[in-house]
Amino acid sequence: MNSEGDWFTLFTMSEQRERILAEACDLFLRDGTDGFSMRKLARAVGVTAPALYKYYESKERLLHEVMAQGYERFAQYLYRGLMGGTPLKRLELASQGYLDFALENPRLYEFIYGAPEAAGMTDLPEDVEALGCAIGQFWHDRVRECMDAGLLRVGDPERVSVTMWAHAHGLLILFWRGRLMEGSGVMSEEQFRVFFQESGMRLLEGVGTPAVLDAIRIRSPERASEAAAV
Amino acid sequence: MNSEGDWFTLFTMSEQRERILAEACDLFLRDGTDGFSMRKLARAVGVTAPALYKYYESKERLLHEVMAQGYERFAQYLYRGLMGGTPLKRLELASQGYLDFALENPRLYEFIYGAPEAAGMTDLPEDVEALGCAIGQFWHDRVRECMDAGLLRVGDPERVSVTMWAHAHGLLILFWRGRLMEGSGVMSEEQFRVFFQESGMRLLEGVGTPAVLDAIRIRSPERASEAAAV
DNA sequence: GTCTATAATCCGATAGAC
DNA sequence: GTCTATCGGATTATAGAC
Repeated sequence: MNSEGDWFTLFTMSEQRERILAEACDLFLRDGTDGFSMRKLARAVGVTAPALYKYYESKERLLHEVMAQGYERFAQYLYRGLMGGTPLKRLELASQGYLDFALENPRLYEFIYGAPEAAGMTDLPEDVEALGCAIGQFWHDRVRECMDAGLLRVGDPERVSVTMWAHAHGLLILFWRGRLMEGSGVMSEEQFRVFFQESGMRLLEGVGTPAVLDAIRIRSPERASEAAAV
Repeated sequence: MNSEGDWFTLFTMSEQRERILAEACDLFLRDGTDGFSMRKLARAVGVTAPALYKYYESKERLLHEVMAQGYERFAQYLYRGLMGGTPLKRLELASQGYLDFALENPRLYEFIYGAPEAAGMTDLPEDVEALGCAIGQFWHDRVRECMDAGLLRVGDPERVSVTMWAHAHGLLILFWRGRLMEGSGVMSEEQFRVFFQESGMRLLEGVGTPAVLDAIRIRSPERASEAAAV
């Protein structure tokens, strides 16, 4: 119970915790949700499974920390974008960071944004959810400043950023599921990067013509008046 | 070995196969990928697990047929759209069918468009993949005829339809993962339907302003010349 | 055709010896 | 702190009796 003993214990304790967590993250980066088990992790760390429970009381608690690490890694990619000198540059760099993180850490990305149940978790603790909210806020900020700069159409930044997020997220998932074709076969990663950019441009400029917007607005007068107000 | 005996055998054989398949589809509609096991299916059918293997040589083969059924059901929703009298009406009705199918059969939708490995399948046989291609072709047709009618910007119909698909797919996945908020909490299904429509409008008219398109095109001359050609 | 019984693996988690 | 041993559960799949 002397302080020196406690310190030493705490030190080695956290040292092992860190090793286990680092190994768990590696395991996720390699094999993803399906390939993860406490037994495999124990093998990777070099101990037996029961030993892990000395450091993490359950698999779920451990996964929460892995997810927190994943968010931190994700944020590092995104925050590079803040070095851009203009709102547009910041948005572009952040988008680049988003794509880079996803393509370089696909299993981790899918873990973070996949269904918690798929990894055997019931739900997320609020401190982990807060990390997700922070990233959402980051995007709202990027979108809002582009609206203020006259680069994006005026609207609710939160709703507009969800539109952009859904587009990017959907492309990534379809790509990983092998649903995107080019020429005779499945798209390569290089082709996907080009397509991602191209598709993003379509979202910016719109896929419709003025004719279709008129045709739709005629049927929904409230939208027409909104347009007139702008 | 007489023909009558064989007929009878074949008849009851396929009858049981159909019962098993129907029950498997129901099980998927209710519980989805995670809740599916041969034991549960056997219980639902009213037999024991080993009996199933008389009709389907493996779980994977059975899942292939469930997926084929899912595609067929999906197609029924989509093809309603063909009753529309104009290209725009057909596109709108098909989109409505897409959303209806997804929201009414979420587990089935996620099974069809999820990772095959998530359900314990290695990959898809070509006859099942062909069903997916047919649906892709249906969308290309809808997009192409809208381009011809001057309702959508001219472009490669396949690539444009992927942009639209990714947007819709991404929204659905984020909604099901509980990532879409409105007000204080998670979006309700009704709120999501409104948002889906609203977000689709944004994709039609574009989220960017002319200013941002100019800013980007100045840096990529080949795009500027494309625009000039139109 | 259907059953019981069983094989061979995996999993998460715990108890208790050292 | 780590181990062995084990519990209790899941899974796919097969063998052989009826």
